[in-house]
Parts: sequence; structure tokens; C-alpha cells
Amino acid sequence: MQKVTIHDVAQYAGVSVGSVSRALNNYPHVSEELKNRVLAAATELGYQPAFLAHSLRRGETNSIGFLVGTIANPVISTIFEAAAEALADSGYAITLVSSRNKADLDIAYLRLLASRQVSGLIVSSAAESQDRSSALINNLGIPTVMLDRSIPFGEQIYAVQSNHISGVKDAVHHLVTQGHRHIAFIGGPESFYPTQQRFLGYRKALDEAGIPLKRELIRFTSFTETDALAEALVLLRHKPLPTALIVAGNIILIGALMALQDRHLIVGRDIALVACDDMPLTQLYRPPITAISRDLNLLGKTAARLLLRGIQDKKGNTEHIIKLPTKLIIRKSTRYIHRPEAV
Amino acid sequence: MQKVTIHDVAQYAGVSVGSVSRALNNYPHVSEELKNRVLAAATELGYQPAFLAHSLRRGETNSIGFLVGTIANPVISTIFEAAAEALADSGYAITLVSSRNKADLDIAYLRLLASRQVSGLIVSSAAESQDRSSALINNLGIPTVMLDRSIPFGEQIYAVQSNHISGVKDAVHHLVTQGHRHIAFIGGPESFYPTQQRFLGYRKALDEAGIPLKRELIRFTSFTETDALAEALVLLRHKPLPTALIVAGNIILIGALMALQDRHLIVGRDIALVACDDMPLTQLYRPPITAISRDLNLLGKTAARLLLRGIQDKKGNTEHIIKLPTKLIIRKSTRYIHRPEAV
DNA sequence: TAAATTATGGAAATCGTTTTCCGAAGCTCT
DNA sequence: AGAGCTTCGGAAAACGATTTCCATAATTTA
Repeated sequence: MQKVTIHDVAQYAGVSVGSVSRALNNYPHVSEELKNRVLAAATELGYQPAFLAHSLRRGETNSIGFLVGTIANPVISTIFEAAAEALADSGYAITLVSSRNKADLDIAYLRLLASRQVSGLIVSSAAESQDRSSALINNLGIPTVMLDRSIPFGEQIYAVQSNHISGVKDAVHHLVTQGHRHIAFIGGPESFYPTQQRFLGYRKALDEAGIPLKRELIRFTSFTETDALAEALVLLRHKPLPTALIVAGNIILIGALMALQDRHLIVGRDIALVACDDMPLTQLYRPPITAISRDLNLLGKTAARLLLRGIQDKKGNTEHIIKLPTKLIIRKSTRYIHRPEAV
Repeated sequence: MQKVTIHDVAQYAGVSVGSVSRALNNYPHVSEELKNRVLAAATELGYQPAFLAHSLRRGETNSIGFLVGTIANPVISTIFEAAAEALADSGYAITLVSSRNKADLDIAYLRLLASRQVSGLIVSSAAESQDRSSALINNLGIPTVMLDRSIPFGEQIYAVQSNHISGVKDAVHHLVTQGHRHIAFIGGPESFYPTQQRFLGYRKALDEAGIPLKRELIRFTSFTETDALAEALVLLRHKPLPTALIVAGNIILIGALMALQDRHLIVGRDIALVACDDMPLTQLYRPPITAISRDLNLLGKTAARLLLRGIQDKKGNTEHIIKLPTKLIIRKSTRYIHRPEAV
């Protein structure tokens, strides 16, 4: 299992190293006969071009960097899986780094990926201060796709986003139709783009329905289940109890469900519940939970496609932001008609 | 943002390139003064050694390859997250490839990772024919840790496994204590190591309890929810209905729960349920589901530690297989005492 | 037939580091 | 004063491929 170099192939095939390189890289002015001979020798010897030497000379690594806040989140990992398949089909390998949503690590990892000369970047981190990493991404000069984030100014920076605004608006409208007027909202950090968008949809929909915004029905939390549990408990201890709850985030949902169980509130009977992202938990919960669904697979594939185009086109003549739809899936958790109590 | 090379640093600091390299790599025979001057110049210019050139010369990439069947599985992604943190702390970056449990892709990706000269390998794929990939891993000569898999013969091959046997045995004993005698089992592919181990525990425990094995209470399925649903339905249509069901796999669990809901069977009342791996779904389901739990974080950390040791120690004087415990967490899904009906 | 094109070989430069080898200067220690 | 050690510079080899430059033979085209 010694490493077989291009010289070995050249010698084995009885040709020069230059010819081997030309044959292997589909250069012009190379005869079919020689090409076949080289290819045969290469497979015979099990030759694989040394990645490092190849990349050093070529100046590109055929690998892309993927930065996430955590991969231990089914939504993220599903998106990654889809993107990874598309990228692998195009011959790219992925270096995945997880910053645990720490801004310092975001910076460090971006530098790491840059120093490894990745051909492209997909970023889905959620650290509090996005300013520094945005500035860095701008300076790097590497084609970058942001996943469900607002994008920096740069030329080579793209984004694929979900239409959270219309998703949450649909949900609120649905709740209002059911008779709800005390609709609570709990989401991730206020600085977090999807939270902002969802909250915006929440406000717009309430406004359209002529329902005044009540600050005490709104909570923002970190990404941990325990924090979400604590914040949800605050919400559920409010008198009068909100009749509906919109949970903006799949991790937040876990904390919210814990809080509901802790308060012995039955979903769909004591309180209506809407979740963001349709996952096994929302489908299988008793009762099944109404969810603002989106195609995570499509999200990942689109990100990969956008990045590949960005790597090829040096001129940014493609769309920079792609917005994907959401779809409200109504289930039993919101299907009981709520009769507003007298005030 | 031009690339600044070691020559620039040398010139800027007024020293030779050799001295820069020696200073940066902590070589002996280099004065404090020169070292500081070089370091200052390096930070001043924002110098970062070119990864490719560095690795090419050094012969190691400081990166490890991670092969999974799919990362879109919370169990896998949680393990990955833990391992990634430990590896990153030691300065390694991870190239993650997902084979979608296809044997051909396993082989292709292993070759890819090898050609990229990864320093180590963590493998958690689950393709049907493990023979070819095992042979390949053997030949690669790269330190490798198998995650919850049986290990090939090789010198540099390690594994960290969970004690599924005792876990399932505990579960069966618990069910028997509750009065159950018709205990069904549904798991992943029969060739899949964790399935084999869990099934072994099932058989042993039944044997110890003096309960004969009934073939019609046992189903194996693929990794997809839809297949699991179909197989579970077969099981649940059996007359008489088994009074308890052990589900070996978190994806399988999704299909099983779908089947139970389809048959309008209430978990814990109509049938007792035990799941493998304690996840949000098992904790939050109504009623909460008894689970054979294991510390996924520890699993990942242990794999990373084992691999790092394997990379340093060339002599294999460390333990090659580490077995981690499981713990039965009893919840309401098995807490109703079952009264065996007269036959 | 002259000119142009095609197909190859051979040698060398290049990518940016690390590493080695040799030499020189300075210093310390008997 | 000579031996030995430390500290550095300068040059060059290596890592393994790609790429370029030039030369040469064979073939085609004008």
C-alpha cells in the first residue's frame, strides 16, 4: 500500500509524466491510444493523485467549509445531509465545523476554513454578534451561502431563506379564525434572523386582525431546552392563560412541551399550539401538533446549487437571495374551536 | 487580502526563512529575541501557514475523516457533535461524508478520505455488506475507530460500543416483572451490529425467564420510517396482540408509533412500549416512553479520545474495544401492570 | 513542397512550506 | 588558545502533482 505517484504510472505505461498529466486531465493533443494506455496503467496500479500536491498546484481544494452552530439539531442535520449529497455529486468534500453558537469560535473556524483554502462556504451559525463574522466573511473573498440568515454586503455572498413571515402569518390567521385572541409567542434570541422574521409575521398578522400586541405574551430565549422551559413557564403562569401558543423553533418546542406538561396543560384542549418546522415530534405527539412546515431537503439542495453556481460564475449574475415557501399543516393541536370567555 | 508567505514574514522581520520556520515550530537553538521578532512580524502581517504546503511537506493533514450512514439522525449527529468538539480541541478538522447507507458509497468515500490523507477515521456507516469496507479499512493503514460496530482484524482499528445486550435484557426483565409474556421485538437490518446485539439480549432474557421465542413476534426492517411502519403493522395485526413491544432503533420507533396510532392502540394501556435511545420524542410522548438510554455525548468523546491515542501511539498498547453502559429509564409506557389473560 | 498542425518526450519551474546541510560568527569553558 | 556549543544565514532538496517551454517526429494542409 505504498503511495504510487505519477512517475510510477508514467514508467509503467512507458510514457512521460507530462503525458500522464495531460491524459488524466483531458487535455487536447493527446491520442486515444495514449490516453487508454495511461488510464489502464493508472487503474492497474491503483493510482490516485495526491490530493495535497494536486490542490497546492491547482490552487483549489475541491472542498467546501460548512459552519453550523450545532449539528445536533435535526433541522440543521437534515439540511446538511441534503446539501452534502448535492455537493458530493459535484466532487466536493465537506469540512464541517460546529461553533456551538459561540461568536469567538465562529471567527476561529472561519479563519480555519479559509486557511484550508475551501472553495466555498455554507454558514448556518447563530452566535449573538453576527457583525464580526459577517465582516470576516466579506473579507475572505470566498463564495458563501448563508442559510436562513441575512446576508452581508459582499459580491460573492448568497443566501437561501425560508418565508417565515408568511408562515407565521398563516398560523396566526388560522388561530384567529378559530376564535383565539390571546396568542402567545416564544422564540429564540431576538438577534436571531429566523426569530426576527417569525416575530415580524406574528406582529403583522395580529395587526391585520386588529389585535393589540401584548408584551407579556412574548418571550425570547436562548437555544437550550432548559432556558426555553423556564421562559415558557413564565408565559404559562400568566393570568389569564393565553389560549394559543406559537413556538418558533424546534429546540424551543421541546422546552415548551416540558413546560406544558409541568403545568398539566393538555395541548389542544387547554391551549392551542403551533410549532415551527414539521418533525417527527410534531407529527407523533398526542395530539398531533400544527406545524409551519418547510422543505428542509429543498433548502439544502438549493444552498448547494447556489454555492456551486457562485463558485463557477465569477460575475454575480445570478440571484443572490432565494426565498423558499412555508406551508401550514393544521393538526389537532389547533383544531378545537376556542370560545372566547367573557372579560 | 493577498496571501502572505513565509518569505514575506522573513523579509519583514529581517531574518531568513529557515529561522522563521524554526521559530514558528518551536525548534531548539533559537533565541527568545528572534522568536519574538518573528512572532511579531507574523501577527503583524496576519501570516497563516498555507495549509496545503504545510501538510504536503509534513505528510499529515491534521484532519480526520468521519463516515456516517446518514447525519440526519439525531443519535448520529449528537455523537458527531461530541466527537467533533474533542477533536477540534486537539487541532483537528473533520471531513464528514454521508454514504446514505450504500455500500458502494462507503467504499468510494473511504477511498476519498484516504486520498486526502486524513490522519484518522471514525466510521459509523451501516451498509448491508460490511465485508468490503472492513477489508478496505484494514488495508488503508489509517487509525480507525468504529462506532458501535464489530471491528476488523487490523492493528490500528478500534471501536467504542454500547452494551446493548444488557440494556435489552434489563428491559425484558422489567417487562416480565410486569407480567408480560408476549413481548414483540422490532429492529433494523439483521446484519446491523446494534440490531444483532439487541436481539441477542432479547433472546437471552427470554431464555432466562423461561419464555419460548416466538418467530412471529420478531421483525427486522430497513432504516426508513415507512418500512418500519409496514413491519410494525404486520406485528400489530398478529392475534393475539403482543402485550409489549421493544423497538430497537430511534428511526424504527417513528414507524412503530405511526403503526400504533394507525391501529388506534394507546401506548401503555393497550400495549407496553420500550424504545432504544432516550430522545426528546421518548421523553415527551404521551405517555412518556420507557427507554434504554446511553450517554451519546460520552460515546462521541470516547471515540475521539480513542482515535487521538491511536494516532499518537503507533504501538497498539491501548484497549481496542471500549464498551459503554446503558441504563433503563422506566416511564409510563411500561408502568401499567399487565394481567395475563387466560389462554 | 513548404507550412502548419498534432502528438509526444524531456527538463524545469511552480505551488509554499519544512527540513537538511554547511558555514560563519559569537560565546563559554577548560 | 583551542574545543565545543549556540545562534543564525544561505542555499537547496523535498513533498507530488501541474504547467510551461522547447524540441522532435509524424502527419496533415495549403
